[in-house]
Amino acid sequence: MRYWLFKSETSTWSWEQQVAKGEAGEEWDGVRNYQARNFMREMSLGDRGFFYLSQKDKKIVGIVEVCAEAHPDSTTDDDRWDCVDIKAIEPLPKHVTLDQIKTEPKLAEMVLVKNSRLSVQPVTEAEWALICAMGGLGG
DNA sequence: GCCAACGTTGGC
DNA sequence: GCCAACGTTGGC
Repeated sequence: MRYWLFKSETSTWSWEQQVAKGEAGEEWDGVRNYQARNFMREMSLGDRGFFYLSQKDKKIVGIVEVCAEAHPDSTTDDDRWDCVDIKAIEPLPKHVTLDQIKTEPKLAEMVLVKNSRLSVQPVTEAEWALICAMGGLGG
């Protein structure tokens, strides 16, 4: 299984909206960036991801799972753009802020730190485990 | 609200 | 195929 990070803004698509979609999940549409699209094409059913809020919040608030692999983005006729579907799994008991991530030396190489503008990013297994622990999940 | 960083576009 | 101009993103 691989790990990812999905970036959103509360004003565009909130964690609450994602949770409201339940098991069915929702298309992660609107991505118009080749790098981000390519990562989505690499995703497999069951891959997990962080749900990160940019701009005002700047923190990871929950865990999502890929529930449909890459398919054409229904919000455009342009066949260059694909997207996956994701569903909410659980919220992080403690939100992990960008500030915390930047303060943790072990996370200095995260794409979130290195290339903050990329809206869909890969996360390493080590980064995943550490952030889950920081967020009060698992053991 | 500003601006730096980055990606995309289009003229040559 | 290069590169300047432009638009967008997102942290501050």
